[in-house]
Amino acid sequence: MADVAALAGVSSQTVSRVSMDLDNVRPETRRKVLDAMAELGYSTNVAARALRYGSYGTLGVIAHRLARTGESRTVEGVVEAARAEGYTVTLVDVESPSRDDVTAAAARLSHQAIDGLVIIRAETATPDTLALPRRMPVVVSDSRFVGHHPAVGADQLDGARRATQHLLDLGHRTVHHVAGPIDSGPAQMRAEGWRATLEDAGREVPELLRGDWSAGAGYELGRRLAADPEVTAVFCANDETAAGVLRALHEAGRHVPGDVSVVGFDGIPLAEHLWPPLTTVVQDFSGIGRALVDLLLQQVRDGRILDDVHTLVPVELVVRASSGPAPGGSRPGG
Amino acid sequence: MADVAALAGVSSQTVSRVSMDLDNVRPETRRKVLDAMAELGYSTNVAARALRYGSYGTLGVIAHRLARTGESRTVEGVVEAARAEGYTVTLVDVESPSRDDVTAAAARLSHQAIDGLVIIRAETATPDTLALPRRMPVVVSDSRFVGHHPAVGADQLDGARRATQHLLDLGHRTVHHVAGPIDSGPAQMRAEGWRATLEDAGREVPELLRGDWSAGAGYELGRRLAADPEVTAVFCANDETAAGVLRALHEAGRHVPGDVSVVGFDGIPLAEHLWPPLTTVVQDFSGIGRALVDLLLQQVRDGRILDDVHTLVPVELVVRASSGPAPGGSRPGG
DNA sequence: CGCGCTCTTGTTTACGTAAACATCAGGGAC
DNA sequence: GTCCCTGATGTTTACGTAAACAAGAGCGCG
Repeated sequence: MADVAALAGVSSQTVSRVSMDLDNVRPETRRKVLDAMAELGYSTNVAARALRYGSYGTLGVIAHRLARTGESRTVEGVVEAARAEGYTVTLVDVESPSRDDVTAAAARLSHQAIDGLVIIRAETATPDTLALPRRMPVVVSDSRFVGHHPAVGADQLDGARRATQHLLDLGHRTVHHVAGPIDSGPAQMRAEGWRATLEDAGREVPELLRGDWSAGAGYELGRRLAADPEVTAVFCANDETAAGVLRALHEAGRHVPGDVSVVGFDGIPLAEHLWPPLTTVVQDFSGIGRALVDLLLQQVRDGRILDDVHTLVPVELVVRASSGPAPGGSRPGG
Repeated sequence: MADVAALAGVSSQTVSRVSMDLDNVRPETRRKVLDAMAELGYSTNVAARALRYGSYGTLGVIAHRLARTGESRTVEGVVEAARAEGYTVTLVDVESPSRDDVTAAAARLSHQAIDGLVIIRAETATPDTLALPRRMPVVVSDSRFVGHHPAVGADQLDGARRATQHLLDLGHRTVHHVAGPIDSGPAQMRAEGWRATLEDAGREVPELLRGDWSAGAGYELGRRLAADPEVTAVFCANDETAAGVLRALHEAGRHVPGDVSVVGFDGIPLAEHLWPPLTTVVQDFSGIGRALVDLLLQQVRDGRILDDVHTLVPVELVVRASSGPAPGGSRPGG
C-alpha cells in the first residue's frame, strides 16, 4: 500500500479510501491511485484488514466424507448460502470418524481464520470433546448436538415414517429396513421412524439389517433379502444402499416392484434414473444449508451464542416405479 | 495475548514462546502461562500471525457445481492432499458458468486469505479474464488453461479411446456417443477420443448426441438411441448420463448388454451397482487432487510461478456387465 | 574471586490496514 | 472582507503476533 501511495503521490490513507471505494476522494486523485494500483498489481492484504476489523468473512465447515451425497450437497448448500451473505467457506475434512480426528479438525480450524463453525457431521465427537475457542459461534446438522449448539436437520423421523407408511399403504404386510451405520445420528433416526411406524400399525418388526450408507453394503444385504420370499418391501437408509438392494434383487430374478418394493432416502439426482426409478424421501439440502448459515450468522453478528434452537427442515416423499402394490393373490409369480 | 501475559505475570513475548511451543521456557513459567491461557480461553489470532508471516496456510478452490461427481471428488482429493501438507482449503462456488461469475469468484477469493488458488472448473472464463493478484500461484484442472497455468487432469483422451476401442473389440460395428456440454473441456476431449478411435478403425462416425452431464439428458437422448435398432454400443460422457441411457433402454425393452452395450466415464461408486453394473473409465480423483496440491505448493514455497506444466493422471477402464459382445447372428432377439 | 558463557525473560519493532483526529484550501453568507 | 463550514487529504495510532535485539541471572573455569 505504501508503494502505491508513493507512486500515486498521495498518502496511504488515501489509497485506503480508494480501495474501500468510500468517502470523498477527488476523481482525479482516485484515478491516479487506481492507475498506481494497476501498475503495481496491488490488492489489499486480507490479514491486515482482518486484524483491523476482527473478522474474516469466512465460515468454517467440518465434514466427514465430502464426496458422499448428503455431505457434498449440504456443503454445497452452505457454500451457496454463505456466498449470498458475502461469506466464503473454509473446509476441513475429517479423515476417519474418530473422536481425535474431529477434535484435531476443530483445532486446525480454530487456527484458521473463521468467524463461525458449521459442523456437518461430527461423527463420534461429542460437544465436550470439541475444544473450541471460547465464544466461537457454532451450528450443527448433527442431532446429537441438539441442546449444546443450535442444530438444523432434515426431519428424518418424519421421512422414515412416511416411507414406511407408504409401503404399508400399498398393502405390504411389513417392511424390512437396511439401516445406516450405528454411529450415525441420522441413521438412528431413520431406523427409529421405521420401527415406530410398524409398531403403531401393529405389524411385526423384522430384524434390522445394518449397512453403512454404501451401495456395496446394500448389495450384500440385498442378497439376503432377495433370498427370503417373505420380503416384499424394503426401506433403505439412503439411495445408494437402495441401488445396491435393487441390483441384488435383479440378480436374484426378483421383480421390482412386482415382487419387492424398494424405497430410498435422500433424493439423489440419480434416484430417478435407477432401474426402476426409485421412490425416495427427498431432502432439501440447500434449504438446510441456508438454515445453517442463517443461524450461524445470527450468532456471528450479534455476538450472542445460542444453544437451544433446533430447526427441522421438512422432507418430501417422491413416489416412483420402485414401489408398488404388495404381490397379492392375482399375481403370484410376477 | 496481553491479558494472558498480565494474568501469568510474564511478558507477551513469553506467551508467544509458549504458544509456539518453541525456545526455552522454564517449565514453571510455561505452566503459569498455560493456566492463564486456559482460564481466559485464549487462542492465537490468526490474522495477526498471518500478517506477521505473510502466509495463511490456506488454499483457495474455485469449483462450479460442487455436488456434481467430478467436482466433489476432485475437491475432496484437493482437501485431503492439502490437509496432508498442513493446509486447509477455502471454497468458492461459481453459480452459473458465466465469465463474470468466475471473475467475481476470483475477486472474492483474492480478498480472502489464501496462499494459492486451485481452479477446478473455470467454465467460460479464460486466463485473461481472470483478474488475479499478481504473483498468485495458480493451478488448474481445466484443459483450456494449459500454457497459462500449470494444469493437472485425467487423461480424458486415453480414457475415451480405451472405452471406444473396448466396444469395437467386442465386435460392435460402430459406437454412439452421448457427449457432455459443448462448453466443457473434458467433454470435448472425450468426444474427440471417441471420434478419433472410430476414424482410426475406419468406422462410420454416428452423429454425436449432445448431453449436459445429467442423467436426465442421458435418459432423453437414450430414448432416441433405444428407438434405433442399428444402435448396439453407446459410450457416455459420464456415469450419470449412462444411468439415464440405461433407464431408457430398459423402458424400451432393449436388453443390456444383449442388445446394446453401454460404457460410462468417471467411475462413480454407484456405477458398480447400476443395473446392469456399468463398465466405465475410472478416474483417480484423489490422485488428481494430490497432483494439483503438489504443483501449487511447489509454487507457493518457491515463490516461483510455473506456467507450462501439464500433468496427465492415468485412467483405468473397468469392465462390468453393461458391455458385452455385439448381437451377432446367433442371438437376433436377445 | 572475577570473567564470560548460557539460559531465560523482557523490550522494541514491523507486518498492512483503517479509524480517529488533524490540517488545509476553497466557497458562501453576512 | 472575514468567518465559518465543508470537502479533500495527511498524520497518528492500534489491531495481535513474533523476530531481533537487549538484559539479567546463574554457573563453571581459570
